[in-house]
Amino acid sequence: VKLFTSFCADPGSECGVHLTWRHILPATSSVPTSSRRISESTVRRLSLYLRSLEDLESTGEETVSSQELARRVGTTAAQVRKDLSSFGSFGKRGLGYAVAPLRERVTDILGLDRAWPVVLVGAGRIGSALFAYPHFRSRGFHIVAVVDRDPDKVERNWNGIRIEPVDRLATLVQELRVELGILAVPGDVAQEVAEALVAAGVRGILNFAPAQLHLPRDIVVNDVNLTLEMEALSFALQARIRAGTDRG
Amino acid sequence: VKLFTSFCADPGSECGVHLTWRHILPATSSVPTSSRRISESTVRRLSLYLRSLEDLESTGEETVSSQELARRVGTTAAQVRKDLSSFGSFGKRGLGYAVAPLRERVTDILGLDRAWPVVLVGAGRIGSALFAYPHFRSRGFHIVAVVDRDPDKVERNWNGIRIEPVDRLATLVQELRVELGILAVPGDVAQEVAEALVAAGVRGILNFAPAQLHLPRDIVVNDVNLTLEMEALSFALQARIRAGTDRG
DNA sequence: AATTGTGAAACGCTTCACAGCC
DNA sequence: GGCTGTGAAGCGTTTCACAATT
Repeated sequence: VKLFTSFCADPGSECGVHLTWRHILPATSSVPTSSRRISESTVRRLSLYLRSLEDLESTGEETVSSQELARRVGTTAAQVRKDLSSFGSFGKRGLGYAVAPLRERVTDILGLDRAWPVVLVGAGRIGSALFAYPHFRSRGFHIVAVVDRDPDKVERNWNGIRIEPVDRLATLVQELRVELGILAVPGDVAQEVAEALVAAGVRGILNFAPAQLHLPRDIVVNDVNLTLEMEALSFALQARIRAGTDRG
Repeated sequence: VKLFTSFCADPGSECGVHLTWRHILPATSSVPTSSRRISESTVRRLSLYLRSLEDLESTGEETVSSQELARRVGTTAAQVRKDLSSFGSFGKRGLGYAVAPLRERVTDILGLDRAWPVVLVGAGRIGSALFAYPHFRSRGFHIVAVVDRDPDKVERNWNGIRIEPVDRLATLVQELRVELGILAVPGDVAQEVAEALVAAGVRGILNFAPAQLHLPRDIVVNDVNLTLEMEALSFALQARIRAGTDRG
């Protein structure tokens, strides 16, 4: 008799996080490790599954096999099953997974069953591109405040949102109950701005600044390092050339 | 007597690559696996070391210990030593690493000892932010061509570079000997544009489009999935709340 | 005394393989 | 017959611990 195969599936159950810096730096989260840990890799794949499930749903597919889902996101069927099974069992043997319920479930697991107010710090080119990025809003990430070092340099009104000076940060974060921040400032001020965000009450930061942030361990930081991404490509192509695998 | 501790250090030596999709999807590169593989994680950390080494150099530091380098990038001293030792031994026991030579070495390893012409596809908000991103150019990534579906919608001249229609892609890539592409187009056209890039001769792609690309295995793709990054934050914060670790 | 370089141990993620179910 | 769920095996990465070196 199977008693419990679902560990982190339900609200109320304990579910630890191990958010490494994109898997290349050791875990710094101080969240207590509990029963079954969901790895960062699994979480990231969950996000890919969600995108595919939405596609499937929009084309009217009602079920999907682990095989097909794997093909779509570029992983293996076993991996898909392992990932999904760590939250409970949603599939029907012989049939596959029901698309709509699974999409809903993954949405919940990722914490997307609510709106997340977000503060954007830095109204430069990257900041403004992110502000207008349509996929944030459709996932519930609402940029409700924009702050910049000097708001007079940029157009002060973006789509109805005033760009505020940095000293209004704490007030805005508290009044708007913001927990997530996007950091799109120059590298040399990133640390101090990040500290200000944390002091104001922000607990998760998406960092586009080319700087390593040193923050309390209970703050979740996700870096998007554009230069690093290009360098990884450079390394791969160059290694290939050196290995003599080039077309010649 | 130590004969060889340096495996992939020299041009001409074989050096395989294992570029997973940011470590969450299995390897798809068809580069032959040879003597000592450098993991994707190591490569990504190398990029962080490089940034720190540049900082150290600019403040006049002449040596640095694995400990200090680890502190700066947020990893462990053992990890730093392991990473660096996979390319040879650069340190002096008792003293640490000489900053300038190490920086130079890491630059070479990452393939940054040359200029990389880059084609940017998509002149929307994200594309234009990337075009103006100063850290690409300083690392040798030169955006030498910009292509857009309809170049008339956007200002046709950016900093002296004409925005060209998509049908000029192949010509541009070949004439400018471009090997790297940045994809900043809507998700629904990403696959076809990616295929056009590959057909034109591009071998590495930085993909900002919210779509999974299916390309030949010898093409290196690095995805920047902005929504996924936010969702990872959402998951972490929400899991924390559910685990009852919240301040409330 | 300080710090590297590195086998070996520990750890965690992925893959395998098959029982269980539809 | 087809597909999921999952313990066990396999494998790669990280951490440990210490000999080697300055």
